[in-house]
Amino acid sequence: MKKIRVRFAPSPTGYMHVGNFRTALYTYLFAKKNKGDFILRIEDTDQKRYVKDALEKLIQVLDWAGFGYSEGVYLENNNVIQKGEFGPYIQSERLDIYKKYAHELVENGHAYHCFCTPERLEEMRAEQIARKQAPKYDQACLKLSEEEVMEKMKSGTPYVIRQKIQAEGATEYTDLIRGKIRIENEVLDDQVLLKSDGYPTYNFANVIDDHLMEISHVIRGEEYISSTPKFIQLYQNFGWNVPAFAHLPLLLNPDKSKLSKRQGDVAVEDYIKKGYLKESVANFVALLGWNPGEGSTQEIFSMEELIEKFDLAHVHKAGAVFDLKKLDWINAQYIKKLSIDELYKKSLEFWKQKDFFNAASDDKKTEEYLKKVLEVEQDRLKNLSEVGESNKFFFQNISYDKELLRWKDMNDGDLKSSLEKSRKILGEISNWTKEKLEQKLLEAAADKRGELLWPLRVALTGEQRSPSPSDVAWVLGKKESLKRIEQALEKF
RNA sequence: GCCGCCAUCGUCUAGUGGUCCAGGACGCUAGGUUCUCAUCCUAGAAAUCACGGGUUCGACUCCCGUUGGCGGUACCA
Repeated sequence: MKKIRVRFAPSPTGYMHVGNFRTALYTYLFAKKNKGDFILRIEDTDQKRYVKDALEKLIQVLDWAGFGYSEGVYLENNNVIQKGEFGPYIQSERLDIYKKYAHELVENGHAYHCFCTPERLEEMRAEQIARKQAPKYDQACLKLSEEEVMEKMKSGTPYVIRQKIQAEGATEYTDLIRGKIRIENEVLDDQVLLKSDGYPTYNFANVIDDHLMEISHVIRGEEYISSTPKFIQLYQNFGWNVPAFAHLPLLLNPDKSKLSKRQGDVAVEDYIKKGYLKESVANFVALLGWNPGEGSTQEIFSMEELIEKFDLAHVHKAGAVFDLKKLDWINAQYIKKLSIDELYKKSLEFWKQKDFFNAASDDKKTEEYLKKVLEVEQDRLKNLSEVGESNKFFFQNISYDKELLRWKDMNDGDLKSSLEKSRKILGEISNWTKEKLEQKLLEAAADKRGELLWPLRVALTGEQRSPSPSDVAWVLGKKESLKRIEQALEKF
């Protein structure tokens, strides 16, 4: 059996769209599952869309996600390098190859030179639309004699090379996800293969490279379903084997339109910045359009499990709405599973972006202190960028209205003695652990927890919502806790 | 306009002719745990399986049509 080789072939547009990211994930999973090769190829054939550093950013996201590929374009010490026997893997470095094959096609009568100006083409299409016809190249240049072509070439008239589509019959293929797809050849346009600037179009470069790189399965977005017959004719014109195709469903906005920037973040980079873990993003995105089937109700999948269970046959056909609520939930699940050590390491960069953190005294920035804060916050975090956000009292002085201390209808005298009682209990604890603090406080509160714990919690945090007072006291330490109780008592 | 793809709770989905008056998850609501918030646990609401015809003893599942959504229709990918 032929070796399975798949590729992720993005064009560097400046950021990694989550839809593209999912294509990369599925392609990666398919390769791993089938012990095949996974290749990263760069499709930068549109010079008008050139974006600086886009290539680097793309690779960085792939590296972040851990989609290890075995061949293609890499980033090493900030330099773009290429590895593998089928290179180059950047299409703009393969121009001679495309030219050669395009001319071969012309020789064989499967393609022809076209000298039509963009203006003429536009006019032609406008007319066709006005006549309610499908816009399609009218093959004007196909009628040119060999001499006329030579003459125009000699005079330097800009030209493109167009594919001469098989006019009769229909082209059929079996999509791995959708089954049989059939399109009548008469609706197919004589598409441009080689542009006048010498660059190939996606439609051409893709076929040439997939063949030359021995790609066995073409996995890509749904938007290519209708142009695939043109690809297939190209393979046939060359006498090449046609690879298998799998067209993935689209990712959608909540209003079911194609996922776009307008309606929220579409760049994977945005989610990285917000503190979503790579495991969460991969898990979430994997489930958008795929599930293991067979009645499985599993929601959380490690990368290993995804590789083991992934199957193109279980990819859903319809587009999936990108719903962030579930991403939050999945991310919270992964954060809960992190060790404090891992959580600390991953959260560090987010702490450093926060003003309240940077303004805090040095003793509040130690690893030991931050780990305590994280231990208290771990079950509450939906993403890493929220770190410390709802518990700023760990880092700064607090101020609050005296009335906030009042539990239900307690009077000032009772409030004062409640705080004094807390002061006494905490003051007597020498083994300052979370467990000890909780035990002593609950013991003292007996069945009147609110009367003791509410005023204490407010005294320590200045907030009406916070973690429990024993946890807060544990983080703050004995000295600071007693100091804050003292400050509360001063209000009386 | 033409061509193609798709269509199950708000959302992601299970379901491949009978076990489905449709199961799970997120979200939502209520209750429990609880000093508050979050977590956690329990329960609940939520889908005339887009609609209409067939085929069949029987259809969410197969076929046809309609409607709707989306994609393509570029010297963009």
